[in-house]
Amino acid sequence: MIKITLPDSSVREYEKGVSGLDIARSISNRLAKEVLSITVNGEVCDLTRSIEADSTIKLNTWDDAEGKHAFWHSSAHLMAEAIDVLYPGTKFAIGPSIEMGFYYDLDLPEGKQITDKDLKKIEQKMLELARQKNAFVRTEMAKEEALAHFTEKGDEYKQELISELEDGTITFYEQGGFTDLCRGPHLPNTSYIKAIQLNSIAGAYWRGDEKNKMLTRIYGVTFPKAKFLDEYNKMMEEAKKRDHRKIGKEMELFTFSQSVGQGLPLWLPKGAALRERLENFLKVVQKKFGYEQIITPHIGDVRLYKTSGHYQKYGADSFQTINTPAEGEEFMLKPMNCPHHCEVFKFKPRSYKDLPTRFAEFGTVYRYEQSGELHGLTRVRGFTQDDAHIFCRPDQLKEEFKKVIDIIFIIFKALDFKEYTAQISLRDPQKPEKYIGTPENWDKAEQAIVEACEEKGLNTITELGEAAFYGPKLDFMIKDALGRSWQLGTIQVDYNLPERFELEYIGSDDKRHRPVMIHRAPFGSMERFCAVLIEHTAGKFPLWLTPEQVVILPISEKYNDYAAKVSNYLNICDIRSIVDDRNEKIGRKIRDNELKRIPYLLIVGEQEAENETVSVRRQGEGDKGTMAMKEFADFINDEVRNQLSEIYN
RNA sequence: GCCGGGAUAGCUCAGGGGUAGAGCGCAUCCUUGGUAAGGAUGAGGUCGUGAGUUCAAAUCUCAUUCCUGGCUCCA
Repeated sequence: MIKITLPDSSVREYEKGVSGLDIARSISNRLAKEVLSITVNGEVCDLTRSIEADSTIKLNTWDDAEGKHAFWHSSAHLMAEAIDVLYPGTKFAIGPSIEMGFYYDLDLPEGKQITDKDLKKIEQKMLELARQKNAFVRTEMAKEEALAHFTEKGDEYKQELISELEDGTITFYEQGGFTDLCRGPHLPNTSYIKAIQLNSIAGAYWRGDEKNKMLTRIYGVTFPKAKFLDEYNKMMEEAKKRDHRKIGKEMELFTFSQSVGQGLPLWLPKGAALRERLENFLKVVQKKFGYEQIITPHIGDVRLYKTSGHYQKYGADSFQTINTPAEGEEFMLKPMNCPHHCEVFKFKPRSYKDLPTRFAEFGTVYRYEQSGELHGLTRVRGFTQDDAHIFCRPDQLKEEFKKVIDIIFIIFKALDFKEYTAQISLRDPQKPEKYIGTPENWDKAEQAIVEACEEKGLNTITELGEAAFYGPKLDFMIKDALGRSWQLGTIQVDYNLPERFELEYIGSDDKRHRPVMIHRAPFGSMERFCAVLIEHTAGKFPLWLTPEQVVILPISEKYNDYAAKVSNYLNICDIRSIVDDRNEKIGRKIRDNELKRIPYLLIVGEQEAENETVSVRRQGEGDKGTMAMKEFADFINDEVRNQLSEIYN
């Protein structure tokens, strides 16, 4: 007998050689049905693998990432089997599970092609094969033997993969008539897979290298219950509805023009006003934290970027330089604000008493992003960073870091981002050659970040080797209303630029010292942030931010004058209102304006006009009763004040 | 940049070798209304751009611009 320890620390005894499936059965029938894989002493395995010694286990179901992983990985094999049947001669490269589903990269036989229209056919074949309840059988083979097998098959992809594996035994999985090189684990058999949807086809380079052959990648997702597929599709639909490109158009926030150029957003009046409110909000917050606004030009002498190192490192990813043939000058459209800010710092000698010095600018930068990479507002060629650079003494680093974290939290609160993670990116201790600056400085900076996060009680993950070459950083990822993650703000420590620009301050010892720089952008870029905000809120922005806060709906044209009077009054009270004076019935006006995402609808007719009142409707909530004009104005302003409590306190 | 898909009215989209369609929106008129779609009429498009094939191209071919799903990249 062997002892099996379960996650709740309870210990059960089983025969030697017991399988995960056996254990699940001994606990409950339901668990036996739902379990997908087993983690044995930290290693995820097949449910059918026998356990030979005392172990600590965890049974993974659909609710565990490990369970989904086995499910989708097996689905990838199932898809490969279907394609192998439908398109004989296809070579299979890699087919992993991903965050939401799986894909397989294929090299189709000469002259064959799979298009969107073929996906249904493959799905059908997969369902047919799934119903056959074929077991996923694990076999082992010596490396030589495995290599010979794929050499015979003429599959150069698997050959390459195997030849890179360590010598020894190689594992294979076979289901139906399909065998694949695979570490596993897999489901016991194909019948677990009940619902299948292949989503898209894309090109993908073999091993992600653009020098290699382009393979055909098919993305799909599968589920153990048809209901889950429905839920998945509802979720995708909702995401589509919230797409910032669609809402941006509907709400007239921004647009693009072929004539202006790709990746160059045009902010329409409502979008520009919204963005301006965001900027002003941050300006007020930053002012409280001791920042000073500066303004610098959109171009800079190329020598500036040679000094900063951006030219050498990112010259190819920047727009071509602007030349003045008559005078032989050479300028770059600025890809970063920091070099300009360093020059602002150098304007005059700085004393240790002046530090930290914090320069902020909504600086528009231009980067030559690859054309295929552009996407709505999230990836553009011209964008505005809510940039600031803090020049401080090394001993001030931690305090400054904490203050930036405070600013970021004020923003999260005002914009209702409730879930976040912060990633601390440190250097890779194995590769000191990748980084500039002394190990002592790195130690200090990393320690400052780690401690700042601890003292602020941040929810962090730490990644080694993810630091920039010039310093460690802290990135914030928020989760939106649909549970999707977006990377937003960043705080980065930099020893490089102060060095390159020879920045100095006079210390209390009357000697010259080098300051440390912190780059930080809580929003990241205004464009990207607005996109995230649109998708997070589905265009229903917080009251303080939304383009139109109130719409006034006269019952009939007789009350248009009164509606205009209310609107004027509200506008004087700093409330953004419009009037819907179309010749339509009130029901129609309510419906149309509810759909326009305006937070408050005011209905005015005979009674309201007589008493100088308004009948209030909150978007999505319905009738809220009647209020006097002034009462309503105060009510709205209170709500805004409440949402922005941080900057009013 | 690379591999797919696409571009038709302000928006969403159908159509398709014989000179353009729907719904919504917009305008005008009727209606003057009380909390999620009242009715009628009408205006709107050299079918992304350029070239080619053809008696004839919005439709087929090629090029090009832009959008888009991915890959690669992201200071």
